[in-house]
Amino acid sequence: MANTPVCAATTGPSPNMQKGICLVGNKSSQCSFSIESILGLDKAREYTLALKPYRPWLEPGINSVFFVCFVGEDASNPCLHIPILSYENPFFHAVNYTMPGERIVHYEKYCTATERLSYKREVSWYRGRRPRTAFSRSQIEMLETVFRVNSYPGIDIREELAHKLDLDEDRIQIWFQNRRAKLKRSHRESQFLMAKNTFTTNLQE
Amino acid sequence: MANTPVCAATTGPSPNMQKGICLVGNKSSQCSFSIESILGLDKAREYTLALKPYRPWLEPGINSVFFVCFVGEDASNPCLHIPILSYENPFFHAVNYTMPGERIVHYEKYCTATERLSYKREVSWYRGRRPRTAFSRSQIEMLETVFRVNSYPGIDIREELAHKLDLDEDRIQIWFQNRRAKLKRSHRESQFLMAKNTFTTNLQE
DNA sequence: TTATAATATAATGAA
DNA sequence: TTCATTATATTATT
Repeated sequence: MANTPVCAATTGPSPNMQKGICLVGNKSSQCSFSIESILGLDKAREYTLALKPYRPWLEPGINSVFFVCFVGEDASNPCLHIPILSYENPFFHAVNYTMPGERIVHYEKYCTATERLSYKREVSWYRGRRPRTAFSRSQIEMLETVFRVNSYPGIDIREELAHKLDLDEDRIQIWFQNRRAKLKRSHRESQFLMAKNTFTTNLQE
Repeated sequence: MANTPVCAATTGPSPNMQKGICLVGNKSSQCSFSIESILGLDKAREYTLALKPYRPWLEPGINSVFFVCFVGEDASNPCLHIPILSYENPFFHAVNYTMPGERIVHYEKYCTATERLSYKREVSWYRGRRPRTAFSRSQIEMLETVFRVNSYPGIDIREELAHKLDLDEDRIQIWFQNRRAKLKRSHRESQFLMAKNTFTTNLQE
């Protein structure tokens, strides 16, 4: 028991991927109609806009993970229970990186490979970017197969894919967006090459 | 005249934006969108669906563009008429995308601003999609400042803004539409967060 | 380094 | 107009 990180993730509702900001404070209903006055009065009014990025997976209490860690070279050291508010635990794999103000902590032996995360990932996790999804080969294969036939799948197909591939529908959506962009890019590049060839051929004549 | 790129886009039928797949052939009007069918897992059925992926930007002949270009720093270089079968002129993107083995080609100095714009628009997208406008920081600042006071500016304010910011009034209109959508989204999301926090707080009590 | 997942947002079309 | 969806530019991860 003492040698194993205890990870207890709560099963909060799976947060939807959403973007945007949080509006805090209250806004005046006063309205001015000339731009000059708008700009001039700007400082006079105090709008308290606190912009906070919406990162549901950073919110505490949803996927809180508690685990036990060991400090020092051996497992006889006192262990600490560290609560991590995340769906991913950034402290894993801390072995390779010295974190500011931290003693070297060894977890690695207590993590599975999938649990191990890089320090960079921790940073991005902290910043609130969704960790990059690594699609499996079979997932990619299926996505590509569908894409070949239909590069604009509707919600029904996306949901079906999501279910079959055990992914969020959002990941499917984003994947198709990026895939379309990639196709267009390659098309653009081949067009460019064609045009360039025409161009240089004409020059040589 | 010789200093100006001649842009003559054919006026092919603007294809409608469509979703899904194009059915080619007359075999059957039956259309299955299930993944099994896409993957060919339903071979028991024997109607042959000739599925042609919907790739509007790959269709030739729709937005054929012929243009004259200049090579080098000055306009005394020989110019060439290059037919481009594309919704976009790949040379235009050489600024943003460095193509392998490309030569530096200068067009922009030979166009007036408006010529450049219309050219870009012509060439931009298979159905004439407007190239994405990149607002400057100062433009955004002013738009945001106005938005804070009035998120539904009338035509008069929009025109005034357009004039001051050297933008089309249309861009202003769209910007405010998108900005309102963003605000709504963020509001929805903060509501969601509040509800969620209430939920988890209640759980812990 | 490249490929690509993720993000942010301008543009579009339907209702 | 809103709304959902798209293309597109950019950032960041692997």
